[in-house]
Amino acid sequence: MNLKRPAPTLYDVAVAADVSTATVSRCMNFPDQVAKKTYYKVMAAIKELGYSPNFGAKAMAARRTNTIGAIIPTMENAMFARGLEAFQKELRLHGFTMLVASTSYRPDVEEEQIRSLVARGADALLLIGHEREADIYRFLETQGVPSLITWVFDEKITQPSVGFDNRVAMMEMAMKVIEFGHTRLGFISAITFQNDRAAARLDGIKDAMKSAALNTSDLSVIETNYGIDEGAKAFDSLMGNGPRPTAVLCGNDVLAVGALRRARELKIAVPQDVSIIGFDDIELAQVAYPSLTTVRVPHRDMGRRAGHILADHVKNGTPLKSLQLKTEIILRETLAPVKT
Amino acid sequence: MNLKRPAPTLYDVAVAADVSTATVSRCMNFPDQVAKKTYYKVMAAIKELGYSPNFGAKAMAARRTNTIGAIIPTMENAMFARGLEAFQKELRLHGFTMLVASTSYRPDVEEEQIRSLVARGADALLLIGHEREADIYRFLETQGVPSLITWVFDEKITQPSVGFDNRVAMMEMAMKVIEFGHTRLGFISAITFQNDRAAARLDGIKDAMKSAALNTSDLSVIETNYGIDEGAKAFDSLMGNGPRPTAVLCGNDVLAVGALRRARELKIAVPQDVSIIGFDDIELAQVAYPSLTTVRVPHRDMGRRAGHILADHVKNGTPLKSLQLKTEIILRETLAPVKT
DNA sequence: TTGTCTAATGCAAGCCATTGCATATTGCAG
DNA sequence: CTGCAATATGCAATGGCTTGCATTAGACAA
Repeated sequence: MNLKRPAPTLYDVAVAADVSTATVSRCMNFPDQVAKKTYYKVMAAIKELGYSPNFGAKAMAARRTNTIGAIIPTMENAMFARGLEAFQKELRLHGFTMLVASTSYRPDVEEEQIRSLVARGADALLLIGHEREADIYRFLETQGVPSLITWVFDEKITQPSVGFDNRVAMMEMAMKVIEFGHTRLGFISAITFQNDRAAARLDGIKDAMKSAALNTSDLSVIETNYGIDEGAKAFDSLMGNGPRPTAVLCGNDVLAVGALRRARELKIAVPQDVSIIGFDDIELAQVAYPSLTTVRVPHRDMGRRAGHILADHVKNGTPLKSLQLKTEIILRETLAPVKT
Repeated sequence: MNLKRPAPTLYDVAVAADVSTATVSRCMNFPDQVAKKTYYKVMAAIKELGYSPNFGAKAMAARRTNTIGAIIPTMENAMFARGLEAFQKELRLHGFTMLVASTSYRPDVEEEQIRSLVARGADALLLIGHEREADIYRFLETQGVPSLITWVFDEKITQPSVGFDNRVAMMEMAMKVIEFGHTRLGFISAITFQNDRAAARLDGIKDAMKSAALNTSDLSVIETNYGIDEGAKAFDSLMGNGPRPTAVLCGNDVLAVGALRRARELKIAVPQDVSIIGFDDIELAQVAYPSLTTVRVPHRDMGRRAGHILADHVKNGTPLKSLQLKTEIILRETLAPVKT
């Protein structure tokens, strides 16, 4: 049944069009080096046979693939999805294809995926966050595959990166919260282990408290996985033990929305009894009820610029450069002055 | 500066380990065909040199890539993201890698992406919906690339598919709405042009109305793009002209949430003044306020099963089979009996 | 020790496109 | 018509890996 005749090759096309394989190849890659008449003849043959060039052979012969790989923790997160979509669109404009792989936040899987994409001949790689084994950077070096870090900007790191300063972004938000009179804070964080973004955000809150002369022991932190239910559970614990925080900051909007839902279930009024603050400003934030005060991250812009820089580097050899983007505090309904 | 020494090859490893390239190749692909001692020696050399096999060469020589491609309309849609994540996880279990490409709902881009993934040597393809040019199916045939359709199940189509019956799913929902006494319905649809899912859902509503002896002229339909704001705008128009519908069904949850938001802005009470119904049951649905009545689609299950079927087919030649999954009506707060 | 058989390894022919260089064709001035 | 330049085409080497088949080494029995 599955009697698959082998796919036609360049050679088959050449025979059908009665030219050499070189000519067919040029028709596809440099049409203006070929006489018009020949060109049409060849194109007809290609169409006729349903020919499609073999990527492997092409990559091998041409020593480049016009492919750029992106490795993200998860696709289920709207913020990565959005950034990637923009990244891909930008790459398309430059004639590149994007390959995505996701790691479920697991460093071992990430390493595997990096190797796999490199093996596939990715001309360059987009990575999220900078924290990974030195081995991996060394490997990329040996293989001659340039990489760009995103979602992060930190003067201290040496790799080129396009992103924002997670610590400062969260610090500004926390300072705003403190301005509103809150002194006992809660923080529902993503797992900080091997996640520099999450760790930096936590640092940001602490820094804000210090600069306001608050005691960081008045900050209760819960680390949890990504998900609405996880946010809800974390909120539960925060409200359970000891003196309640009057404002709960969250590492991302999804956690915040979970907290919001749980607050409603517990009949804790937001923002009257407690303020809830998110991070990312995904769509969820504005349709949540009450609508979520959060930190807007320019995901699309980040994806677009990363795509531009990377494509430019691979095509024209422009050196990779770092770029710091700005975040913005979006005040909506879930943040209010503390009750006195 | 960018003095990249060419990446090490099989040959380099062979020399370093003092064996033939064939042996190195076997170490990587069939370790048990190699003497232990040799194996360790080779592995040491590989590590030492930072060797990584060249995918193109490998693909060409082995005539398979262990890669399965997935082509989706957009990554920004949580429902695709979720299905894909499950699909990928399943593929990983079988030793396959997933390649994703998105099309922005544009058939021309889709065709391009299909060709591109095939050219990259995808061993099989996952496609969304069945409606596309015959040319494309013919191309896949010539290339000998099997494909599986998802998000859709329709006895009338010949391609193997794993999905649900969009028409029936929406029809059941509409019948439930009608049971609640609604007779003037609105439908905020995704663009139906070249989108069989959207078209089928519209049909489903009409069928439900007919079977309840309602006049389909009492159905106002607005087609719009994917997005919260688009849903909001569409809701506006539905409420603007002529007799208002008492229930507004939506082609997906995102549109529904947009409608919900606009209703709040317009001070139209949901569900007292108007019921709003979504489709997909993404997380958004349960955190929306009021929470959204919607149709639950088993995205994860669909992704998982599609992955299984496709992997099994490529690895073991098991014929592709179709599978119909069931959807479920999730009653939440946005649907209520019509006011009398 | 020798002979047999199996396990381990090596040889070398592909796989399919690209591309530098050589050759053939064409157009046009003289 | 010739001759030359410019353009179009073809030849054949190349890239890195897999794998069928041939060969060698090693284990074991006699």
